[in-house]
Amino acid sequence: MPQISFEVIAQCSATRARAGLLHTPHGTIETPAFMPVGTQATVKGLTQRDLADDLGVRILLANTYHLFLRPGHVQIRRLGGLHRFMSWPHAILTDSGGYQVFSLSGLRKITDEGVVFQSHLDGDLHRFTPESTVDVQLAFGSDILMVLDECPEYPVSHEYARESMQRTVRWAHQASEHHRRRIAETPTRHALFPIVQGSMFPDLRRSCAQALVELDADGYAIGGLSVGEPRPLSLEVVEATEDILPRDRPRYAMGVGMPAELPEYVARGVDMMDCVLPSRNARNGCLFTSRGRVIIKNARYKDDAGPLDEHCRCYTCITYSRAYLRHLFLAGEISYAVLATRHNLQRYLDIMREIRQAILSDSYPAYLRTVRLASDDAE
RNA sequence: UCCUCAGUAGCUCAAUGGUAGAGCAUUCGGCUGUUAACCGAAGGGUUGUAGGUUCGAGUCCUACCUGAGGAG
Repeated sequence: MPQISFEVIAQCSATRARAGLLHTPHGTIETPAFMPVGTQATVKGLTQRDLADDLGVRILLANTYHLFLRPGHVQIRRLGGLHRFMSWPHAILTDSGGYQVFSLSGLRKITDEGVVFQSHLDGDLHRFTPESTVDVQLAFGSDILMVLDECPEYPVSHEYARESMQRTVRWAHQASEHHRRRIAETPTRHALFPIVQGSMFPDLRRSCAQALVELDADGYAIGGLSVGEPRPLSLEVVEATEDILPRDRPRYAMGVGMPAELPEYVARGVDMMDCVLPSRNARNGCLFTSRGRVIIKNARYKDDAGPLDEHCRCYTCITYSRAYLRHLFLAGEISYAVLATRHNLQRYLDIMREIRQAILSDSYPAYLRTVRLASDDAE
């Protein structure tokens, strides 16, 4: 019995875009899906009610490294698992800490056995192995677990990228075996996704994907994107493995992207994405609208009594003016972060719904043309 | 009326007699599996006024102006 199941219900005739249903122990997710990032068991600025009821979010991301350090997986398990702990009834995907190999590069050491992190909170050393990260995520009760991987910086040499990719593949095999043993001990329904790496080298990407397909995983992730490489490269890297990753399994492009890029990833066969941009940029004053980005702190919005996005139905847009949002931002008011995050996530989720609708109505190529033109205009 | 202290960027303040700076504010960027309500850049000065000493004065001297405190 598969840990989670995925059904493709519509396929674009011209591109690799497809619409599907991802069934998890905590509900079904319509794909393509965008997963808001809730690193520390919260999407900064929003409540679970905002996410589930207002925005219609059905799957969230959380982070193994951060929750392991605080409050700790044992504590979370004691409190009934991550879903109960954070009062989130829908699905949760936990990242393994592989991204922290990249983002905390000054605080970790990679060996063949795993990664030793020096806590950014108190300096304590913590060893993460492929097996231990599976166990931590099982303690969380995540619906989708991610294999520990190494997310290399950009650029790296082909030699280092190969060595790093092979290590990630070995870790994926170890994690997978460990996961199977755990399920045999205690039958539970979870999925474990391995992660394709190989920096920006198509040959490494392809051999990585081929090696991971042997695992017969319930889904596959594409990692190592948006680490500083030129924009078009990220899309090429995703294309490189599209024909290798099984089409009857969900594909997850990790850590992407800008609003205009979402349809591009979907066109290349991606079913799931996550990104901190809508939430982080919201707090930092960058708001995404149907007509491009609005940097709300700019003086041009000082007297702008109009809504942030006239086409948006979110609470922020139907209630407040740009001038008021700018005031809240400049005043450093907490409510600004709430309203801005609320809107940006609405925008991302609306884009995903448009994408899905276009695929279902067999009009994805036309949709792509339209959004590409619109995004050229916005720039 | 006298005494003391203080006047430097929009604000709060630095600067042994030797190239006037910082924080905040302002303006503008950036942010991609969150070490991020964060990070960066730029603009902004007759150093209260007028004299003097000095090679050189925000700094020392004199007078005046303004403010705070004290004495009467």
